[in-house]
Amino acid sequence: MRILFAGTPSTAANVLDGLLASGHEIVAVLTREDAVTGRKKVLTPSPVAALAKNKGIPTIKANKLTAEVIEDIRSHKVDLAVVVAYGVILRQEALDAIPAGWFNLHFSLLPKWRGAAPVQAAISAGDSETGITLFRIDLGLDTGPVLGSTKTVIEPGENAGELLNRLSLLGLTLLNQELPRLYSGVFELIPQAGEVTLAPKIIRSDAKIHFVEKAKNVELLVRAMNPEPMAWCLLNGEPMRVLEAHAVELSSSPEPGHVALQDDRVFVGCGQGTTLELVLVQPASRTVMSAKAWFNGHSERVILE
RNA sequence: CGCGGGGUGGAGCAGUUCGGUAGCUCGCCGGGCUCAUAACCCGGAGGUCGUAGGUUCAAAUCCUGCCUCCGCAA
Repeated sequence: MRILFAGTPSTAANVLDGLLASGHEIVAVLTREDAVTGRKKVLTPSPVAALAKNKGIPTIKANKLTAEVIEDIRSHKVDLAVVVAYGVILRQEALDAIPAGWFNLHFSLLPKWRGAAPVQAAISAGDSETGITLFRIDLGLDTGPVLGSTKTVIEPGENAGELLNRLSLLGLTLLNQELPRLYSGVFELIPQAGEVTLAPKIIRSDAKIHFVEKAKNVELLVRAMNPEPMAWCLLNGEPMRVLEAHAVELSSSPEPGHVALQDDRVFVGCGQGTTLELVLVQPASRTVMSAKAWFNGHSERVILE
């Protein structure tokens, strides 16, 4: 079948790369328009666009599925669309443009964590397991009937980037397993069932650490926000990123936000007498460094907020 | 021309406002103490202070250009 692949970030590009390697007939790619990135505001193609160009696949760049864009899609005479983190809502006209429909690979076990940031939400909530779901897109937000899914355990200490990477590999396996069924026309779609939760897009303020929270919750936040947008706190009024940290059991905890060195390890007090060990941090204007190295430069009292 | 911060021995920082040849924490090497140690004590090596030029008797410090890293905002 002639397939349209729709996606934008590097995770989607990895899946696209895997599908190509498996020999699926990707005849066109749909991705978001080039966007400015970084401090220098350079207009940059999405990772998916870059890969498509590299592979010589016709690419449609659109942030909105206008009649014109839909016409463009139709012109490629695709039978089926595979969507991985495209980042654009599909209107009915768009859905109608593809005979076999649009199938989205979503990074949670639907109907849990519908929305933009399912991986971050799962870790942040302290879930012990999550997974991926391949479903047919309808007009709702991640509400369509399910073709297949794969469950996986969230490893202790695993962060969002690591989990997303694992899920994308599982997603590739799932696609390779389910796509042939779509090709053959012999498949079953099962309506989503279970508790519905939402995983809205994450904004920077969501990633702010509050040391009055219990250490375990701070750890979950740190893991959920790595690598994007990265958890942060304030040091002397300047933002400092916390890349890695673990809740630990300590007989006596520093006051919330106060930092202490003990046995060559750096601890910060959290709520209700709990303690968080800082492992990797990045102060403003500095590169990533171990918490120990960071602390060496601040022999005086250090307070985070 | 979006706003802003930084580049100082191997690592992390101070010193720059009020120019006068470099300091702290850690690491490393050697020695000591100890049953022993990641602990403690003593000693040591290691720096063109990002780079090019300017001002000056004298520049890490003041001025200008350049390279480079990063935070915020998009």
